[in-house]
Amino acid sequence: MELAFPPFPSLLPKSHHLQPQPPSRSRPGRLQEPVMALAQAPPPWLALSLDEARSVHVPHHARPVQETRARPHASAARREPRFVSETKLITFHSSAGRLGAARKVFDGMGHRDLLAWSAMIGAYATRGIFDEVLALAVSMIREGVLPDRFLITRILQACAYAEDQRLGSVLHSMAIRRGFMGRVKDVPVGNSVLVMYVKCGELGRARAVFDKMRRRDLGTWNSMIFGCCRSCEWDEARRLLDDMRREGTEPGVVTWNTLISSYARSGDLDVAVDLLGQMEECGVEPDVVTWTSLVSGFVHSDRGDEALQWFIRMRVAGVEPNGMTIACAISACASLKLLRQGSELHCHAIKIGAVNNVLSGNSLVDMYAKCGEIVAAYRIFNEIPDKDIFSWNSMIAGYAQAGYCGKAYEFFCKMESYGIQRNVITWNTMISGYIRNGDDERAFELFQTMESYGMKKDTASWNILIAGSVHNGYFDRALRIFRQMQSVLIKPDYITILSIIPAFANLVAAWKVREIHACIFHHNLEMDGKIANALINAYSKSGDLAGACAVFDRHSSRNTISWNCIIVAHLLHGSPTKVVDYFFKMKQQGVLPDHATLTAVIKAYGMEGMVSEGREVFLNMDKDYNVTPDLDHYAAMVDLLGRSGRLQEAYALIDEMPLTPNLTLWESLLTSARMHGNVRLALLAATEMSMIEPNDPIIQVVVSNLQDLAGKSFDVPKVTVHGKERMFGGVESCSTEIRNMVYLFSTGDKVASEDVAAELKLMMVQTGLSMLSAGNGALEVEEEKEEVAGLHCEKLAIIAGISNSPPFRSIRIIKTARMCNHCHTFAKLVSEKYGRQILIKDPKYLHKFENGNCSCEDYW
DNA sequence: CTAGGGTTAG
Repeated sequence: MELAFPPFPSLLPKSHHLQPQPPSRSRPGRLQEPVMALAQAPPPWLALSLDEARSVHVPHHARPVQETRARPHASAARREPRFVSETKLITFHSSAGRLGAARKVFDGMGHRDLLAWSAMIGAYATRGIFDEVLALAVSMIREGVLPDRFLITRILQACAYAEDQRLGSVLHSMAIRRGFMGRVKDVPVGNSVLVMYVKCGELGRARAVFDKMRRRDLGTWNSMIFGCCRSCEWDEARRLLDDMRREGTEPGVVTWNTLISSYARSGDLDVAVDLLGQMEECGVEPDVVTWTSLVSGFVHSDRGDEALQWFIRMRVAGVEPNGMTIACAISACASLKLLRQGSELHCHAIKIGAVNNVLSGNSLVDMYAKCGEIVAAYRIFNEIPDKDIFSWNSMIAGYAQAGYCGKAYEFFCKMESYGIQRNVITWNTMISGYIRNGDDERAFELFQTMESYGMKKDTASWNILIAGSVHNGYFDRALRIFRQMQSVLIKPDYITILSIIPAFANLVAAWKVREIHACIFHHNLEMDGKIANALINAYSKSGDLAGACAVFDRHSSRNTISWNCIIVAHLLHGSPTKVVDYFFKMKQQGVLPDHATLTAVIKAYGMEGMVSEGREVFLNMDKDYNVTPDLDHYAAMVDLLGRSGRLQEAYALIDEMPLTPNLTLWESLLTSARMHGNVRLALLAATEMSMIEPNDPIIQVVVSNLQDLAGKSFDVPKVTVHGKERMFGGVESCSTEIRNMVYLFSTGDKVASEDVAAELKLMMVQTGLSMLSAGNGALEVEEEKEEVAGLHCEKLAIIAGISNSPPFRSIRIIKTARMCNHCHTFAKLVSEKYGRQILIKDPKYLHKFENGNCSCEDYW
C-alpha cells in the first residue's frame, strides 16, 4: 500500500499537496498500527501543517498548548503520535470545517483529558451547536473531568442559549468552588454566569452575581442592563446606566443599542428616540444596529411610514444598511403596500448583495405578495438558496391572500419533501387562507386534522376561526367556537377578545358585551385603546350607551378613534347635543378631529337643526382641520340641509360638488325628499341610485312606486321592475331576545293564538292608532304595504316582547329592512303607554323609543 | 470569555 491515508485534498493550501513528501516522514510501518488505522489518523505532515495553520481560528483555550509547546510537541508527536496528536487532530479537523471527522476521532479516543474535551466542545460551541455542547459537558463532568476557567465560560454560553438553568447553576457553584469567581482576572467567568441567569429569566440571581463581582467591564454592565430591559425593569436599567458612568465606565454603542432596541421593541418609541439623542450627545456614533432597532421598532408598532423616515434618516447620516435593515424597511413597505418603494429597496438589496440573503428575501416575498404581485413574490422565493420556514409560510400566505388556495395548498403539501417542517404558523396560515376565501369547510377540516399530524393548536388557530366567522357574519358560530375554546382550556388572548367583540355589537347581545368585558379582567388581559374602542362600539351598538360611556371615561390613552367611537355612539343614540359637547372637549384636550369626527358633527348639527353651525364646520374643515371633504361629508350636509327642508340647496350641493356622487349620497337626498313629500326630487334621487346599482331589486321597486306617484306625465327612463317576491329575498324578518332566548319573527307570520290577537287589539285601542292610517302622510315606498303582506314583523316582536318579558326591561329588535311609518308610530305609542324602552335597529338607524318619542326625531 | 438589530399567521 503506497499511501495509507487519503491526502485530505481540500483541507490544505495547494502547496502542501504539491510538496514532495520527505521520505523520512513517511513511515508506513508505524502508521499501520491498530490505533492509527482509524480512518482519520494524522497524516505524516500534520505537525508541519498545524504550525502553518496557526492563522486559522482556533478556540482560545486550546491555544496555550499549541503556542507554548508547539515545537517540543511537534517532535514528541513523531515519537508518540497516539495521545497528543489525537487532540490536535480534533482541533485541526474542526478548524478545517470537518466537524464529523473531529467527532469520530474524539469518540475513538480511549482516555480523554481536559484538552480533548475542550477541543471537542469548543468545536461545537464556535458553530453554535449548543445542544451538543451541553450533552458533552454533562458526560465530561460524569467522567470526572472538570472544566477550567476557559471551558466553563463556553459551557455557560451554551446554557444561556438553551436556557438550561439547572446545568448553569451547577457550573456556577463549580466556578465558585474552584475559585474562578471574584478575582480580577475572572471577569469573563462572572460575565458568562451573569448572562446565563439573564437569559434564563432569573434577574434576581443575575443581580446577585453582578453585585458580588469585584471588577466589572463594559460587557458586565451591558449584560446587566440587557437583563433589566428583558424583564421590563426600565427604571433599574436607567439607574444602571447612571451607575456605570459614576464608576467610570462610559456606556458604549452596545449599551445604547441595548436600551434603544429594548424600548423600541416594547413600543416606547419616544423614549427610544430620546435615547438616540442622548447617545449622540455623549459622542457615541449610532451604527447600523441603532438605526435598525428604530426602523424595526416602528415597523413593529404598525408605524411603517415613520419606519421608512428613520431609514432615510439613517442614509442621510451616512450609515450603510445591511441585510437586516433592508429586511425591516421592506417589511414596512409590505404593511403599507408601497410597491414602488419596496421595489426600490429590492434594488438596494441587490446592490449590497443581500437579495439571496434569506432575511431580506423573505421580506421581499412578503412585500410582493401583500402588494398583489404574486408572480414577483414567487420569483424571489424561487431564488432564495436556503429557504427556511419563513420563506415557505410567506409564500403560502401570499398565494392564499391572492385567492389561490389550491396553489397555497400545493406548497403546504410539498414543503416537507424539501426538508422544511411545517410549524403551527404554516397550519394557521393555510386555515386562515381557506376561511378568508370562503372555504369554511376545508378550513375546519384542517383545523380538526392538525392534531393528528402531531401539530398542537395554539391560541392563534382558534383566533383565526373566530375572526373568520365574525368577518363572514357568522356571529353565533364565532361565539360557539369561543366557548369551545374555553372548554378545552385554551386561554383567550388579546386577539381573541378583539376578534370576538364585534360579534356582540348588536342589540340582541347586550349581556354578552358585559360578559366579554368581564372576561378581559378574568384573564388578566391588557386593556388597551383598541379593545376599549371596540368595547365602546359594542356597548353602544347593543343599546347600552351608559356602558359605552363608562368604558370611555375609564380609559386613559384616548386617541382620535376613541373620541370618534363615543361621538358616533351618541349620534346613534340620538343625542346630538352630546356629540357637539364631545367635539369641543376633544379639541380642548388637543386631540385632532379626523374625517369621521367631522362627519358625525355635521350630522349632529343637522339633527339639532343648527344649519349654519353645521355649514360652517363643513366649509372650514379644510382650513381648520386639514381634512378635505369627502363623500361622507357631502352626505352629512345633504342630510343637514334636507332635514330643515332646504331640498333645492341640498340638490345644488350634490350638483356642484367636485366628487362623483355615490349611493349613500343619493339615498340621503331620497330620504329628505321622502320626508318632505317631494316626489319629483325623490324620483330623481332614486333614478340616480338605480343607475349606480342597476341590479338592486329594492331600488327598482322604489323607482317604480315613485313613478306611479309622480304620474305618467313626468318623463323618466323606464325601469324594469322585478317581481315583488324577489325584492325582499323571501320575507322580511327580525329577531329579539326574550328571557335569554332569541326569537325570530317574519312579516306575515300567522298570529299564533287568540291571546296575541287580543293583545294587539288592546294595544291598538290603548295607543289610539288605527290600523290603516299611515301617520304623517309621507311617501311610503321603501317597504311593502302592510295590508298586502300581513302584519310587519317588528309589530309581532313588540307584542311578544311586551307580553312575555319582565316589566321595565327594554325590548330590543334587529331587523333587516328599514322601518315603515306605521310601525314607527306604533312603537312610539307603545313606548309611552306601556312605559317601556324599545330599541329597533334597521340597516341605517337605531331607533330608540322612549316616552312616545324616537331618537331619530322622526327622520330616517 | 461576555453585550445590541431579523422576516411569517390571528
